[in-house]
Amino acid sequence: MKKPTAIRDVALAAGVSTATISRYMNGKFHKMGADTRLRIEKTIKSMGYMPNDVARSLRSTKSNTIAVILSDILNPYSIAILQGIEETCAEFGYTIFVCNSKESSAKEKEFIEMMMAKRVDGFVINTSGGNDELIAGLAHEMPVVLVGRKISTGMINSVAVNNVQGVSLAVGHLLARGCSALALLSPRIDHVSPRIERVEAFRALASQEEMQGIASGIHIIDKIAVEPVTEMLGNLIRQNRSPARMGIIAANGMLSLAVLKAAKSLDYEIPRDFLFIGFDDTEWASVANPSLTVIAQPTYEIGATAAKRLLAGLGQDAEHSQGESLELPVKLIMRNSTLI
Amino acid sequence: MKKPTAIRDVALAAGVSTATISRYMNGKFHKMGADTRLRIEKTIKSMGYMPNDVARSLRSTKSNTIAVILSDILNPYSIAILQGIEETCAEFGYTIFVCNSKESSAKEKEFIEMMMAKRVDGFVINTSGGNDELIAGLAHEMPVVLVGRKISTGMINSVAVNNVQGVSLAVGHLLARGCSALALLSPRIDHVSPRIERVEAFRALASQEEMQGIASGIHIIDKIAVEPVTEMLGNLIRQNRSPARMGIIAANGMLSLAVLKAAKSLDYEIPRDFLFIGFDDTEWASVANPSLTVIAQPTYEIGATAAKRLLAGLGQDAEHSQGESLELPVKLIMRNSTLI
DNA sequence: CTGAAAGCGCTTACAG
DNA sequence: CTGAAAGCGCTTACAG
Repeated sequence: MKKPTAIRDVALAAGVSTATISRYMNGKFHKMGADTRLRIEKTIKSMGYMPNDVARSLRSTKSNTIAVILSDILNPYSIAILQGIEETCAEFGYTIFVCNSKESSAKEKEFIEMMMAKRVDGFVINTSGGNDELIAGLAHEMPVVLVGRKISTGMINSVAVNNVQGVSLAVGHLLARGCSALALLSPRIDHVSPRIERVEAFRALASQEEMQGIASGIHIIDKIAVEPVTEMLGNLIRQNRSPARMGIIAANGMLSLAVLKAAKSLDYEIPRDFLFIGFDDTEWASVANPSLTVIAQPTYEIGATAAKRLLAGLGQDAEHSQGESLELPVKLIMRNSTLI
Repeated sequence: MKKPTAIRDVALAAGVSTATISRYMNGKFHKMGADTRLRIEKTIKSMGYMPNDVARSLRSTKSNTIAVILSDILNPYSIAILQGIEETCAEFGYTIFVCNSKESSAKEKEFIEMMMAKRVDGFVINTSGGNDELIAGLAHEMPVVLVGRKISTGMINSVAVNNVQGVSLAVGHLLARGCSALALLSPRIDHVSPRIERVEAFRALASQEEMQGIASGIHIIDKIAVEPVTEMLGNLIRQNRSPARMGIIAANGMLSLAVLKAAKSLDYEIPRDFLFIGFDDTEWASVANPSLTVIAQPTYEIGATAAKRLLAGLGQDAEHSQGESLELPVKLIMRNSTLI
């Protein structure tokens, strides 16, 4: 591995100073002799010169690099967001570091520090929760945009989804289909904002007048896996007084999948034994058995919007930028799991 | 955004030279006075000093950074590989840049050059195809490991899957289930090695003695979307002489999903109208309607293995490392789509 | 229009 | 055991 040609080599070969080469590389042609320009162009091409971004970054304190910290890279929801971020960043010449905190706030903290050391220009974070102060502080020194999950501290830029609308669409649909018993299944709250919002929204709806006489419950699943979900689902259905038509909402995509598997293992049939709505229009929702009615979130757009905001804010100084909290609308996609 | 404390600030505050701080940061304590060491530790903590990795990289020509270039980040197959890479890299203190070439060799080329400029320490590539010479050249100057897809030029490190075994398992299973007509559906070949291998393997099997009297065909789908797949599937089933039991194999996960959707829109029932096997045990395979028999690839392991090889090879000089081509075994997972 | 020179924040032989 | 100094490859005010 011989070392690559540096700016000095090119300068020497072209018979100019490194400053001139640098200007050429940065497109500052305005006051450059047409002859030198041409000579430099040829020299660069023939030597295959390519500037060292590390040196550039050191000098310019600008790395054209964004850190993306995901709480769970396996979740299709995260992937779609990631894609939106990647595409937008690539378009503007930014490259992304991808970190997977696996829902661990300790890991998330480590990654944030690591990325700071690498002098990224900004952060897009789908936080695992539990680093609110750290992130609030970070946002004071750096452009930061939160995706999907907000934090409680301070006004931080975020792009998320209207969860009140989502829950309300789901509940409304189940009521319209004649359900007289409703259940919301959620993963452990763990300070995760959309979970809080969905549970709160459900609770608020349940206490409204129109829902007098509708039995409703909120059920937290500690660990998203087939066994615990099967147990919970079994209890839920058995305890339901037979005549009541039961409607179940799962508060996220991974949980929806677990519910389908659990229903299968219990020999329950959807929608015969209960109507079912999931969050996230995952790619399998339409081919599942039964096909799944879902609250679809504009995941790609969340990512793309967040990246755009971040890049737009790179010029400004973070300290005085007003954190803005953006909520994108969701929509209900009807399929067979609620078709009665 | 005030500028962060640099090594010089710490040196000044601790009353030592920057060299000593540097040694401390790099864990070279062996010949350091216990008193200075303590003093430095305190100073660093109180100042919140964190070395600038950009400067470090420039000096050491080592960035602790790996470029991952994916042909299609939306494909769950890629994601699982990515996860294997990310986890392994994180474990060894490496961070990954993620690039999505979207099956465009032009984009892939751009990304490779961009990543070279960023002075990454190595590459993991799931190539879009069409950059064989570029990649072969790259592998001469840099540690490179190919995942999933190989290139035709030279001996390059790669971690992929035994596709002959995969096709053979699928065909064997369909024959055992009494199929007397077989079809392999594949996306456009486009120089993509696993597609070539699967088609070749299928062709080879079809010409063997045991398969005399079995009708077989290979069908290339130009664009993976519901409409073209529906058309193709319709023709396939209609042209099949009724008494023959038809078995269809889809050569990748996205295609499998399209086939399921097409079957649904044509009101075909699987396995009544044809038996079906897909490649890739995607997360939805078990909840699909019907649940899908698949050839499962060890995707996470492909990524993890590739990353390990890459990191292991970082010390060596790439020029003389022998490219090794590793093939991981696949397995057949039986489900309802072939249950007759 | 172009160059000489300083400096971004580190690391590392070399001296002592 | 520690420091002075050079240098990694760029960019940019300053001069001319």
